[in-house]
Amino acid sequence: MYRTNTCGELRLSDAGREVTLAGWVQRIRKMGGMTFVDLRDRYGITQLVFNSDSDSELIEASNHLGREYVIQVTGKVAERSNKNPNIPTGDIEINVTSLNILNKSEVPPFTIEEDTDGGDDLRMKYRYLDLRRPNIRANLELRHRMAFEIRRYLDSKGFLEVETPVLIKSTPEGARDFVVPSRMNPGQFYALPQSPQTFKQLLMVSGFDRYFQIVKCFRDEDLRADRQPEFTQIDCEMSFVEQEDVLQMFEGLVKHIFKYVKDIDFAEPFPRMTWADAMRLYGSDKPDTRFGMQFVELKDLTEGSGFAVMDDAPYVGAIVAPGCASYTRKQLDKLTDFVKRPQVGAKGMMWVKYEADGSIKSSVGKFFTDEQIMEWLKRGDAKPGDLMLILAGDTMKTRKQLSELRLEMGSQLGFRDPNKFSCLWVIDFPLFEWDDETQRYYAMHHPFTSPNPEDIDKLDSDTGAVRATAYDMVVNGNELGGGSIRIHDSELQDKMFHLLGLSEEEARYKFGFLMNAFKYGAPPHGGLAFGFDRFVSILAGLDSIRDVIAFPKNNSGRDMMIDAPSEIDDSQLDELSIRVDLDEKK
RNA sequence: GGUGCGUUAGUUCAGUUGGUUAGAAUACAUGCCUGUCACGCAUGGGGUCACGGGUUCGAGUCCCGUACGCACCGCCA
Repeated sequence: MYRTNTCGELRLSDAGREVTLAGWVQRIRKMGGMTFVDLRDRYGITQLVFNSDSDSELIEASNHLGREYVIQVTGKVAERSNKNPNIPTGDIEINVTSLNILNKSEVPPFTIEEDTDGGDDLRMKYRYLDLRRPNIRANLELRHRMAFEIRRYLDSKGFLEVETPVLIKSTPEGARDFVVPSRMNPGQFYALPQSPQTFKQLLMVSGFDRYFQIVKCFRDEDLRADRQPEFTQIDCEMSFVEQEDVLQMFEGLVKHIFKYVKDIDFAEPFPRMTWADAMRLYGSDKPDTRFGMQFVELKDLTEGSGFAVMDDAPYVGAIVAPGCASYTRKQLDKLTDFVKRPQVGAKGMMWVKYEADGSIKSSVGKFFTDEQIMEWLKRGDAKPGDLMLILAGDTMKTRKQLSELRLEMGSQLGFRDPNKFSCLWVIDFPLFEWDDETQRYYAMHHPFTSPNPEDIDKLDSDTGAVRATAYDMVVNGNELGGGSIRIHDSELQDKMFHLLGLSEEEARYKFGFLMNAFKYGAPPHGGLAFGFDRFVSILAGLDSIRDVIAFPKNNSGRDMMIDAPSEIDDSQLDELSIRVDLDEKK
């Protein structure tokens, strides 16, 4: 038997017991005649003591231990004379009577501690060492806990977990596909699923009624801190449901997770906001509702001043930053620089200080009287001591810029506490999105999303205004997941494909199997999918999803540890009937 | 495809106006130390300043390019 106990479980009540522990050497403290060793495993750290009372062979062996050696020790649990209140096992230590070095270790390239000195790329290259760090391990434990509770909740609601294939058909709508060549079908390729969307709808046709899957999905697009080429979704679908049923069911799931994983109760139902309101009030379809600072529209109050920046703009919007009237010129200039960064793209920023004594200072005093500006402040419900920041320009662009500014101010003012959670349903998304470049409509969600029944007569006449029966779950400004009620009528589905500019042949080539299935009695159905990695990272209070994934990829989609992707043998290429010509591309 | 920042000891970083032998902390090694828990003290080893080119009497430092990393924009139905 390698061990009788773990390094995290022994307490004062175990004093006097003889135990055997195994683990990694975290730290060695030599005190002359005696040596302390912190022994670490997944469960914690236990202090070992090598005393000069012991035989010389043991002392000699303990003198040659190194960091990350794997050792096995036997000894008696003893109460410490100096207790360490910082660790759960801090009341006891092991007086070692025998030491067995199970394996030596080279000196690791970075420290295996909560706050490591290793940079990101180094940690990724030695991810197996990085995963020994307690905080990364805690993230994966959290991930497991969440997956477990998701299955527990959905099982209790009668959902079945069904696996869908990973080698499927390329559907060049939406993101780029990862493709896999087929040896047995030369010149042909599988695609890896961007989501199991069509399969879960087919399962509804098959009568499975309530389906879910915690499943890997793949998208060959550029990466971000919160985007990986392979990622995990909680994919769900239900039959005989309306939007309200789906929202209730999965609001229940989110609340279940918060309750059983984070011990957070949401007494109230999650608020719901239409997409149009979200854009109007926050300039974003995923507003961070941990704080207010909703947009104030000022266009009608700024008309006719002769100030071209405002007069020529179709939109003038503002936010009120509480208590920021004391901002210095330097701070305001910094904010102006922030909105003028190419990533934000505003031309400039106007400001109004509502001083604590009730007076007004602004960057637009030349064009407006204090009385006029006071009207703006009133509309924004500003109090003395507040600061109003104003942007003007094209409506959608300016809203987006103002949204960035709002988030920046929220961060500066400490309103974006990672330990606070604010959930929101955004509903009534538009069904279509116009693309200027290709001069056609695209499905905002996906082409199987059903139109809002109230808008169905507008499909031809006012296509852009048609609302979808689609919904997103937003947590702290992150899109946690989204879904829709699907089209189950093959005629309406045909019409959708037509509106999306797909010819009948194209539609049949890409989605013929689904259209066929719908001819054989498709039930009304709908569902959604949550981004699991993102869900875990939000609960862990992290901005990046990399540290909730055991073996993530870097910015350019590489696995730094196994060094993938890599070239393959010519013989493999031959078998696949593939020729690689890198020069041709240059 | 684009923008910004970065690349100096095993690691995290500093390095002034271009000027002698490139530093600190930590890690590592050795020695001392019987109650440490970020132990302490002393000594020591450790550098292709990412790579290529240019400017200059002289480049870690300035310029151009390349590679790599990170963040973001585009993209992500």
